Amino acid sequence: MTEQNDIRGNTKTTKQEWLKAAQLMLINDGVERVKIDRLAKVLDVTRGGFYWFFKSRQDLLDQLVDDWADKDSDPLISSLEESTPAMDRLITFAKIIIDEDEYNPALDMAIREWARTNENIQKKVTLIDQLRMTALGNIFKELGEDIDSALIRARIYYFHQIGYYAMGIKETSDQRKKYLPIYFKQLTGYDLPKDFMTK
Amino acid sequence: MTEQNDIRGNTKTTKQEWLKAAQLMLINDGVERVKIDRLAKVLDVTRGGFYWFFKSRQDLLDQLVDDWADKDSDPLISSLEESTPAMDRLITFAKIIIDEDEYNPALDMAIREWARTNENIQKKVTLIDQLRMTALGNIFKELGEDIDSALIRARIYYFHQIGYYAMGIKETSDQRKKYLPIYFKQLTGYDLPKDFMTK
DNA sequence: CACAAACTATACAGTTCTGTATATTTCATA
DNA sequence: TATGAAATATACAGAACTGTATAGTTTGTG
Repeated sequence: MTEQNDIRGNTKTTKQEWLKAAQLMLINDGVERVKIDRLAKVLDVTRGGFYWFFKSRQDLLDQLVDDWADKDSDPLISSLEESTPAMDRLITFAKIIIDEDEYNPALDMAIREWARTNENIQKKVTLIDQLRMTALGNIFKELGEDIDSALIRARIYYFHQIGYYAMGIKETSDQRKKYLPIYFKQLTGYDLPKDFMTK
Repeated sequence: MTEQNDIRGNTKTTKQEWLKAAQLMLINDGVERVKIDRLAKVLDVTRGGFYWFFKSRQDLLDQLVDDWADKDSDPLISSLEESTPAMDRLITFAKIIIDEDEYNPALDMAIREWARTNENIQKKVTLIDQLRMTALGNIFKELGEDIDSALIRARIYYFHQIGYYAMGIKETSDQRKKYLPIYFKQLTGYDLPKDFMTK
């Protein structure tokens, strides 16, 4: 409870602000364009301070990806691992994906792009993908599908969602909701409950 | 039939070789790393010649994307627009995607990555995606699905395939074929014909 | 064999970055 | 109010590019 202002000295930025600015730049421009001097400009300081918080550009990038790769803060995995009935979890999962407020697909895609040409990043992305797909597959198993069918259902559902983001489709959440019952039926094999939005 | 060697003067490279090298660099490293001096190194010449063939780096990049965006040379669109029975076209489509010899998903993904942070490129990608999905949707309509279902089937199939590539999954084509019947059934609603591979 | 076309090579000026070294500033506290 | 910790600013050297200008080389053809 000792809430105290620890800012001291000639301070304009924090490490968190550099990381946040870098994350935004990663999303908007891609890794290759995450540059120290451009970040300094955004934060309205000179590059001098950067090297107080980070050893090098690589050090910043490492922390950026490690923040993303923390499975305990992944809302998709959390939603799928709750101890509520399988169908409830499936519906929560669908909602998180459509709403895009707790889960940030733009960041996901920026990291995935980075992974395409960098093996170390790809390993971390693959791990998160595996965890999400396993958790999703478990839901279909609980709903009664056999192991192989549940696996493929999970894959199709997840692949299709990543594909949707990868294609850069611009739709309002209303447009997406229009076809949601058909999507849900084809993807899961189950009818979307009528009280979907209120539940 | 006047097959003639038009090479004259102090020639080591052709424009096509620069374009091909640039395409490979785009696939392996991403647009941001397609650099004139790096291409010259690969082709074992100096940068001097580059400006004989291209006005600037941007000129090269423009030609690179326009080569990709030519819908008439897109094997996915062609396969879907043939005048054979719908189920045959669907099966041919599935084969092209699995074999990856006429269709190059790595190039597709490199272009898509470029599109993420560049609106002009995104427009061209969206156009190709629309053409592919429309052609795929027509197949499902011909197979008897109603308009909305056919549309969503096409989307799920196509999104799921793009997602598969976007995730950078490393599987042999044997691994992929193992679950193919389940995939096909869940994606299309139809059983995969037993003579799939021989047909 | 000379000569022009089709390139290739070299040199230069400029921009956008990186990292290191070395002041300089600011604020909390003694 | 002086002092030190926590930064920030400035200056420098160097790498990795871009594009332009200009000179040099090679080869088919008259």
